[in-house]
Amino acid sequence: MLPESTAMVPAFEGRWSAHAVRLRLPSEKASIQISLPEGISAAEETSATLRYLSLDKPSQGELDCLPWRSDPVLDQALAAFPGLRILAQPFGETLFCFLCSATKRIDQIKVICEKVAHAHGAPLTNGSYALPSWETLASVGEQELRECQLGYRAKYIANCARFLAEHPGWLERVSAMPTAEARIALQQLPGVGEKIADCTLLFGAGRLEVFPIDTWIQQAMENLYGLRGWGKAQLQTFAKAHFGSQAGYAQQVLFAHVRSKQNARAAAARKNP
DNA sequence: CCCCAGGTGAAAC
DNA sequence: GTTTCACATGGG
Repeated sequence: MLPESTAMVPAFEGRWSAHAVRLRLPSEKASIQISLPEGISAAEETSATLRYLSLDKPSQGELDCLPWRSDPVLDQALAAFPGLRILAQPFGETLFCFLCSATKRIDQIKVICEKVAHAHGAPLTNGSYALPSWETLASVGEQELRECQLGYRAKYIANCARFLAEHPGWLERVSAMPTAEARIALQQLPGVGEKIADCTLLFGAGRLEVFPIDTWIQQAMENLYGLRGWGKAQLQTFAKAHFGSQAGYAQQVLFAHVRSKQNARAAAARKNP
């Protein structure tokens, strides 16, 4: 879901698999407008969209499980982003997008994925392009991928694609494994370490218990929780003990919180240097 | 010319 | 077990 800045009403464009929808939040709460291209089944796209937003099932009790009553940091972050959703993205697409993400900014990751989609993906009804399947990616050379500004990530993606082509059904099996096993299996892929494995499981398989540690969350844990000098392994242990079975939801809320404060600081600095 | 960005792998303590 | 570095590319 990518914010558009033009309208007064917050609007978002989302693309996954062969779906492309635009969402609006017309009033303050409790409704979402979904606009679709001509000539597709509104009912099917609507239910697919609700699935994508994890609005198709009753809330898994994120808020009840999380320790916001005893944790003012989390409480404040939750208050700043009420109703935040964890997207249910396709497993393979999630893996691909996070393979593009290493030491890149989110807006640049977006551009890179867009270029790969345009160069190698199938056209969608609204004029944009879907991300290519891993099968397609396996037939694309590393050089061609580098032309989409993937840089050194092109080799990881090409090697992943080759592995997946040689192991039919592997991704699907991994997505169904228990989380601890799936985490280890994903890290067998070239270019996939703890962070990308965790993001793939959180956003691509709904494993709310994982807690991906990136530079932003690491900083947030240092600054907001006073955990300076803690290694990633220690932070994992802390997160598991402190946030419990919905740690991934807490991670996203804290991530959104620290990023919004950072964006506000950057905007203020531009206005008043 | 410097720094950093939703990291990972290899090599060296 | 941690620490260090290269890896491409774009933007402040």
